[in-house]
Amino acid sequence: MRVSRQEMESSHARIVEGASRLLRERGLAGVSVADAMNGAGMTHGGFYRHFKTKDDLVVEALQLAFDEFVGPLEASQLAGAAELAVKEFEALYLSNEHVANPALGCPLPALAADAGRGQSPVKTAFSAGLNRVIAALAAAQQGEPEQQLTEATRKMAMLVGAVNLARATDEKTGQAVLEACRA
Amino acid sequence: MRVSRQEMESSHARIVEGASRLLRERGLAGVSVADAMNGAGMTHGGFYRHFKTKDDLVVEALQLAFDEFVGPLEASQLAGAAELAVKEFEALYLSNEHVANPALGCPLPALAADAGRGQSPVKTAFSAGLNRVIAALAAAQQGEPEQQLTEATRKMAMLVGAVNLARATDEKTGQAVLEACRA
DNA sequence: TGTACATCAGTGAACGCGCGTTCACTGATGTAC
DNA sequence: TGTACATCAGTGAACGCGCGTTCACTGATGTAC
Repeated sequence: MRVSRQEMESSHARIVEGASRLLRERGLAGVSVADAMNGAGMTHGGFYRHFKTKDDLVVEALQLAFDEFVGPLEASQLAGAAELAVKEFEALYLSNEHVANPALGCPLPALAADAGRGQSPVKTAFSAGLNRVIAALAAAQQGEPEQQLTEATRKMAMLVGAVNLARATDEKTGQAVLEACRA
Repeated sequence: MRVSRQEMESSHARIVEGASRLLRERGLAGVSVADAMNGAGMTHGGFYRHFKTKDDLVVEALQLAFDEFVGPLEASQLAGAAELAVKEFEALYLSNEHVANPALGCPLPALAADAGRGQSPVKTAFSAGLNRVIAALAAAQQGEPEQQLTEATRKMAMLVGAVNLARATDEKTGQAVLEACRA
């Protein structure tokens, strides 16, 4: 039966929130429309009252994941603690917890390969997220603005690669990768 | 009808070779058993004369991909041109051609996310490949053996992250990532 | 070396299953008077 | 404010499709004599 506008908005939010975690955990092909709806306590049939296609959900979920993951870093910087915030961000990024829990982690290592093979709207959302992270990191780098961006980009590439490799390898290799990059 | 032992070996090689390219291009979920067999000019039914499961093919294809991609680097080093070989490897790695053609490129950025979500044999093959690349890169680094490995690992993480991000983003962002990491 | 026969690589139909998407239906919500 | 009715969020069955895997079958290959 029909639910109130309020309830519908909360359903929508629950679907996107759940999907953003499931997608980071299992990848794009590992999450079905039914999975996403079940994650919000509903059945698959109502999906198309909320999204035109599965890809539309992916884009919204990706945007939410970036908001949740990059938001705190941006907030700390606005509060004036840029350098400390970046240090903490790096430590968290290369932590064993982050590697073991992709569902609540950075969307970049979790979904970059899928985004690379995906449709243009997915790539666009992904690009926007990456640029947010880089801009946030750049604020705490030394030198000219351009040099700051270059350094932040290199750092982010290393962090993403490190987590990607640590997740894909056995315990020993993964730990070695993380330790090397913590330097 | 039955084919000769020789022909069967060549069929097997063709399946693995084709799969190693298809997998890097489309990811694990993007390549079906039928795709892999068609890539070798056969039909899907004969697949199980060659492999126990789809995962078995993935492991063999991954090993071949590492052989093809890392082999030349190792060979150059045995020939005594370690530092030049590593410089060329890095330039190739961050080239637009490598980003645009995953099918013949490094398995690390193409399949790390899939490996991270995959079964243990896939992770084992992936770990072995990563350790080969790192060992090859380390030979051209400065300092103590341990320091060489650390530096090679950090470098590899950055390269993998850069290609992963460049493929997942729009043209402008992707080029910026590659340029920043070419420094 | 030649013959008789067992083996088995490859084919194509079939299996059960889950996918993204559509649809008729239900009944509470939102709205027009 | 109260009533009549149109809307539409959510359900669950159904759609065609492709998946990984199995199987009966074919006929050239490999082998035993």
